[in-house]
Amino acid sequence: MQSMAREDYLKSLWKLGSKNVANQELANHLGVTPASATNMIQKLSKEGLVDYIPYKGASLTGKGVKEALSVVRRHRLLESFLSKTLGLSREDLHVEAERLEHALSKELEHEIAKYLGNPIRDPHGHPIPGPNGEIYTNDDLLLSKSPINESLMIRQVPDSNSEILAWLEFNGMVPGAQIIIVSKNQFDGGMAANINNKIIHISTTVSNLVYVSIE
Amino acid sequence: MQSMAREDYLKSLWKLGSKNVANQELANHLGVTPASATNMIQKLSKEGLVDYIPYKGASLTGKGVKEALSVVRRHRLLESFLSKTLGLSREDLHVEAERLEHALSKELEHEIAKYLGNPIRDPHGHPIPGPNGEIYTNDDLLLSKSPINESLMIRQVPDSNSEILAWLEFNGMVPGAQIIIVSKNQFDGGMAANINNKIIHISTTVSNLVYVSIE
DNA sequence: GATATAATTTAGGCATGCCTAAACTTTATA
DNA sequence: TATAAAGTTTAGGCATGCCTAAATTATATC
Repeated sequence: MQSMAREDYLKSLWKLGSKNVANQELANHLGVTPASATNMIQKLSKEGLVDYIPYKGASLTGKGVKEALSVVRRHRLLESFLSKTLGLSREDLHVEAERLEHALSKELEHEIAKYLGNPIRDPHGHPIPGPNGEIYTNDDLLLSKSPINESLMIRQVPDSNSEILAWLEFNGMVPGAQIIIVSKNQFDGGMAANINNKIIHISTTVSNLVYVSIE
Repeated sequence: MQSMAREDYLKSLWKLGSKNVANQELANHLGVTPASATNMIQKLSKEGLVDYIPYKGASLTGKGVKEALSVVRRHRLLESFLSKTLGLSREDLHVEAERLEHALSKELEHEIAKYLGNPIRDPHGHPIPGPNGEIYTNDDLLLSKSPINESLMIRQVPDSNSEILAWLEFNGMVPGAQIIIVSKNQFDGGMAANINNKIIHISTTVSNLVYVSIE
């Protein structure tokens, strides 16, 4: 059984990608000092949850990934559960799930998954790992890298930036919505797109946070 | 904001009654050594949450009661919520709520209360304190002290003894059920009662844990 | 009322996980 | 390539909250 702090470290490492994560990047993401991060990484390394090369960064081992995905699963199931039952807004879900995820037992996790029909995506469209870490929905495309003049479906929006989330919501860019890129900017991932028969301008920042699929 | 440990101490003090609680009793209830209990009580005393006389025990101050009731409210709302949404059995509710209660934000507490229609009792029939600690349902009678040959309604069953809970459930002694005491034992609170047209024998232990109201 | 027993508190330790400041690597720049 | 800057680690501390063992106080018994 992992402590909350350990679970947070594992989850952050997972979110920061499968690459070697720099100490500072990890510390920043968790809101702790680099010294604290080093300390915990060394512990997790001794336990075989992360691969660690001093001064070079850390990454999750297979065992670490499994633990991380268990936290992610709990988080996303909770978001789905709170969305379905209480109808919380996409903006509020994340912060509540963040608090509860560490306190969810295996049994309750299972009950919630059953109640929801073992969902594969959460309300932001993010994949919900299975009880053993399986992820089924890996083929979504980054909006900034998607083809022009094709009918696309919004698949994933971010979960933790409520400003961007509110903007997306306001413009109808929610999971399940249809969108067609009508033009792309010359030098970056910015674009103009047609959604609900309105043309909106989407910044690089946003188009790099939204995933779509080709219909 | 209280830590989980502090919240557990406050809740235990509240559950153990408005009397002065002996150190050992508190330590037992929390599964902690007497030395640990003394230590925490002294901290809580310094913060004005408990009245403490060395060697004589401790009791909650007004401020302490309010904090304790906030934890109890969260616990009972969670039990109600998990019961309504997931249909967890009365036996499972307690242990799950026990884990989650410390992680429930004020906002989510409010949303859950709203969703449930601001209930006054949880699935065990226990009163749910209001957001400011108000308790409305204080007039239930202990079954062991209730009159014979009167139509009674079961109001409260225990939440944490799953053996007794299972027995009660099996015999139809759940909140809302009707019961008539047909005879009382000579020397203790044991009794025979009619429930669903069956006569069952109820031990003192049980009749001291169940509350009823006169219909 | 003295004394044995039980309850409580104090003293000293330990694990977790955070911090700052100083020492040490690595990387970037002149 | 030497050196400055940036990033990382070590060392030493602190708060929380638990423990055991020893000292103290209260209670029960003779």
